[in-house]
Amino acid sequence: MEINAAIKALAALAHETRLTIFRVLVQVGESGVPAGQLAKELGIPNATLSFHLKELAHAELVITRQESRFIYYSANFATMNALMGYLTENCCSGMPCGIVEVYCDEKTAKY
Amino acid sequence: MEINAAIKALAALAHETRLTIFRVLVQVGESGVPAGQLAKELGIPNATLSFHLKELAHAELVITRQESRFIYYSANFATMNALMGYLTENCCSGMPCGIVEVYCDEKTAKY
DNA sequence: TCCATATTTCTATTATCATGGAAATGAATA
DNA sequence: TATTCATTTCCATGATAATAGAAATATGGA
Repeated sequence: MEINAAIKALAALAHETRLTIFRVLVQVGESGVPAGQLAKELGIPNATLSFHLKELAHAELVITRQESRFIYYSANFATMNALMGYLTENCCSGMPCGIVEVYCDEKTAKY
Repeated sequence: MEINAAIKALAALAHETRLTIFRVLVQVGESGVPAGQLAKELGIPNATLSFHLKELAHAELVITRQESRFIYYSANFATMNALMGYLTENCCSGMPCGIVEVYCDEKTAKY
């Protein structure tokens, strides 16, 4: 990951509505949730939700999947893992300090 | 960690200068770096650096230590670890998905 | 105390982001 | 093809953040 992608991801998450959306999607996992259901559950106007989903998508933090008339949004674990790796990169000059990397889906998991 | 602390931390990191500062401090580890040296190395005015360090401090992402006339800044690994834990909390509804937590200092490390 | 140096606060200017109603787009069904 | 419903784009308004020069503050040595 390079710095501009990291900044985009961090900025996307640094907002109450978007962070809430993202955490819901992290907890839901692969299946995802349609946009309208998110708007209803979070009690925000469609236009506002759409704006925030676009921000998250632009940061590659969410993945979309169309199914009939619904667009399902789900968390992009690859980006989240890359972001965490970026933040902890070369921690303590490589000295042993207990760091382990984070992986949140089975495909990229090492542990 | 609660959502407002997470937002503060994410917003603090979502900026090129601050992210660069933070990553330098992560890599340096416990000893830290004095403010002036950071300003010189990153080629930014003292006032600008001070502004950004304050933002990071406000988000509890850095710790300060005074030594003679110098103020040493170092990364606050506890906050970073809490933030990563917050982002991955209840990942995939608790189903096994390879997630492990991140710890970046010896005191809080489990591994 | 007086000076040199390290760092922070003050300040104004400029730029970027968030909100939500209304209109537009896109997809499935009759 | 008309209709319905899900979602997105448009737009104007209001709010917040970034920058860096200059002045202020704080620390230790002469």
